[in-house]
Amino acid sequence: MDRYEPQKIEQKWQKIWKDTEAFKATEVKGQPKKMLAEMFPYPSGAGLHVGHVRNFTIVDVLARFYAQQRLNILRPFGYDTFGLPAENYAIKTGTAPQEITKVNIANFRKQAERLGFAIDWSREINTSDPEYYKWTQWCFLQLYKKGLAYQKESYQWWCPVDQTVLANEQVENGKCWRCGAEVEKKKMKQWFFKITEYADELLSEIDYLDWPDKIKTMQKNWIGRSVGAEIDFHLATGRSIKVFTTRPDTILGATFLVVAPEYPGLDTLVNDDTREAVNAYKAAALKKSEIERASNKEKTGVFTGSYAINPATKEKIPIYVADYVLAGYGTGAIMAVPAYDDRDREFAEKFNLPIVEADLIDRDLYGTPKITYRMRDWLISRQRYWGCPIPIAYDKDGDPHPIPEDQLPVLIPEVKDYKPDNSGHSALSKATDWLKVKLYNEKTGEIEEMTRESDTLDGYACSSWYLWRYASPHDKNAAWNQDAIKYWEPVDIYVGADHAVAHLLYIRFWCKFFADEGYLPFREPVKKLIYHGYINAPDGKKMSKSKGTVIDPLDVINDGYGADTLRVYEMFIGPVELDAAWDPRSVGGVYRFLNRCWTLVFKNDSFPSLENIRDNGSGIASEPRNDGRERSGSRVKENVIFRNKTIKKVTTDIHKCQFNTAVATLMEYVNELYKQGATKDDLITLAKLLKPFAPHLASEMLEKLGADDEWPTWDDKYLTEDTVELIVQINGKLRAKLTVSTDDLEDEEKIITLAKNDEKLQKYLNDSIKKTIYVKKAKLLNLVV
RNA sequence: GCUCGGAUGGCGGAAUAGGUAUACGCGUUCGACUUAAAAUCGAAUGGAGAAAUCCGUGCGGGUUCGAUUCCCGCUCCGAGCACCA
Repeated sequence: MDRYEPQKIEQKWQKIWKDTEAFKATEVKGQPKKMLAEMFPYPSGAGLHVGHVRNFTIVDVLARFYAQQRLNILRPFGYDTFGLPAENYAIKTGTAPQEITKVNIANFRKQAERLGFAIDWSREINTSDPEYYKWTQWCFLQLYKKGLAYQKESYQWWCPVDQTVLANEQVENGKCWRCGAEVEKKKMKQWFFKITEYADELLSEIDYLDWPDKIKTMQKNWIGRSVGAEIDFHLATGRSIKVFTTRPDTILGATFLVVAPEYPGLDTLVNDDTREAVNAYKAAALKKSEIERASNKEKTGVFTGSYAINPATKEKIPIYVADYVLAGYGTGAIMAVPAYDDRDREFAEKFNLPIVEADLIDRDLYGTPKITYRMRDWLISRQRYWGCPIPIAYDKDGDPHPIPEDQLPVLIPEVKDYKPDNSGHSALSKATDWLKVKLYNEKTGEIEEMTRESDTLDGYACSSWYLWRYASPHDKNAAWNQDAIKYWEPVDIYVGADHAVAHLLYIRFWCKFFADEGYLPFREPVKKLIYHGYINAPDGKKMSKSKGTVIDPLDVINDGYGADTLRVYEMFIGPVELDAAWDPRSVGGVYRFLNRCWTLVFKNDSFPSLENIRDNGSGIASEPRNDGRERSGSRVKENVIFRNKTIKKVTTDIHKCQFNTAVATLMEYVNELYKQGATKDDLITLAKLLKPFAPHLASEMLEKLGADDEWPTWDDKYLTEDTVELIVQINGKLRAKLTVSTDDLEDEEKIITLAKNDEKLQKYLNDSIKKTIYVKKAKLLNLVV
């Protein structure tokens, strides 16, 4: 080989790693471990994109770095395979989602292998595999048993054309994102997970997480804890309306009440005069999307016809219905205090309601203290075919019964048509034989035929426990094995670029629940979270298929750059947490750098053969360099200092996840070795430090050098140089750089004398020196004249 | 509107318990090698100026011997949340 040929080197090492199962993880009692994972991907038909590569490479750099430090590493991999794209593809082509998923996974695996990731492939998991979703259903049943999975009737977005529930984000300007039909709000019975049960703990433990502040703040805001009170307002009818307020002390100024259009008791508040107007308002409000409601700040509403008594003032105040009050928060009803609340004032001004600047009173006088959360319970029903079936069946009365654990998994039935029908249920409801199940009914004491739930689980449920499955992915008897989980978990480092609140909140919720149930020995699933930025097109905008700005990582590899260049480039592209724009020319720069690394070790016609290079551990005596020239003793020492500094900088940078500067440090090191010549120690050090980033090339270099890959250490005694550059400032401005010995640095008087006697500085020093500031650590002397 | 980030050469970005601004890479220019080109190697590269020197980290103030870094007040860009009572 007379030039750097990444393809050859990479194929060679990928085969070796595969044949030797180099990354297979086994528990070793007493050996410290690190478990690292990325947020597992949805295996789309398009294959890996550059964002995946950034994500997986971060994990890989850390996994290899810790492996080189001889920690026991678990770096698994999996696929989040349920979801709408596969289902849509099935509707369009008639191909079963199972089939397309299989093809996509095979493609993803092949591409991930081509990038040289240190993955334990024996632990591959896939959420749509019955062996996996059996345990997702088991998890559901545990939550159900404790009352944390429950059914509730509530308003949902409903598309009358597609006959399905839509998420809020799937409604654009009041219309279905897929077919453009106007959506309606429909009252439907749906399944929820009671995440609010853990709201307090989810909030209070955020502070202790080693996660980016950005994510922690977002989660705090999402949970949104409010301390306030619930207050009853009695009506003439004898009933009452309960309101939630964070300002019970302002009750003397409460001049009217407002309920949400979806307020359950709204019908009972109207009279013959107001019924028509209220119903019309309610219908109109239900049609509006939340986005529309929010963007239209103009207050709307109508009087219901009823009055309530303010318990503090004993005054009769009117009750309005208005869509600025949200049904899902608090009690869905508020006491309006226009003197203290901007929104209430706006409403009062528009409807000519009294605005009373009343005194404040004791908070606890008329209400019961109450804590409310912005976070709602997690709606988990989906009217979709391609999801995990909810393990529930209904008896004749419509009451739910759990499918017994020994009957799991509830398999996804095969159907002919994946399209939702007019029933308002997923395509599962068309599998008539599958729907029927004989179950014991504890109410009647008899076995009876029941009807299965045809909704499937939100995909986020499947990904709420997968990190624990990694510990024992093939366990047939449990979702996760206790010994394995105790050894490997919690996850030490988790890497992703999405799901700041949803997924990252759900895994915390399930962790706390399963810890309470005795299934997990920890209450937080992820110790350290790395949240990285996106990679954009060269124009800085999102890569777009239609604009043709998508960069395919496999193209980069096959263009001749190879996987190592791609990996190093994506680590060098910028700070890990920031978005970055792809720059094809910088890719070439990284390739040149790796080429120079290769040249230092393999290009023997420009450098003498390695056999002539004598290893010299201390580095203080003479060291022959690889261009055969002599090197003075002082140069040798400088070289050793540079080597030790490089080791220190790269090591600490990787610890801090500053991969871009770690790569820059390696580039500096190579530049220095080009100038000064390299010893065998230098080359071995370079290869070891390079290995997490460019594992193929580094392995090839280490093989040639006959060295192992154990991570090098530095010695502080080799970090100090004999002479240093002293910065001399006059009035804070740089005026001279003096070379002084490290010993002299200790003697402030001597330093000042040296500066005073310096020729260059004379012209600034004609006046007397008023003050001297000497900063030894910064090697800086400031003279104030 | 609220919360959290960010603004540094032609470009991506280094450097903040306050202490040489612009590491590293790209681009550009020059040189070596070559019949030539590519590749490779070497040198230069914030702006103004012949030079001494001056000016330079979004804008305006402040603290300090010294501010990209800290404080006060703005402008612009990005992300998240969005009538949460």
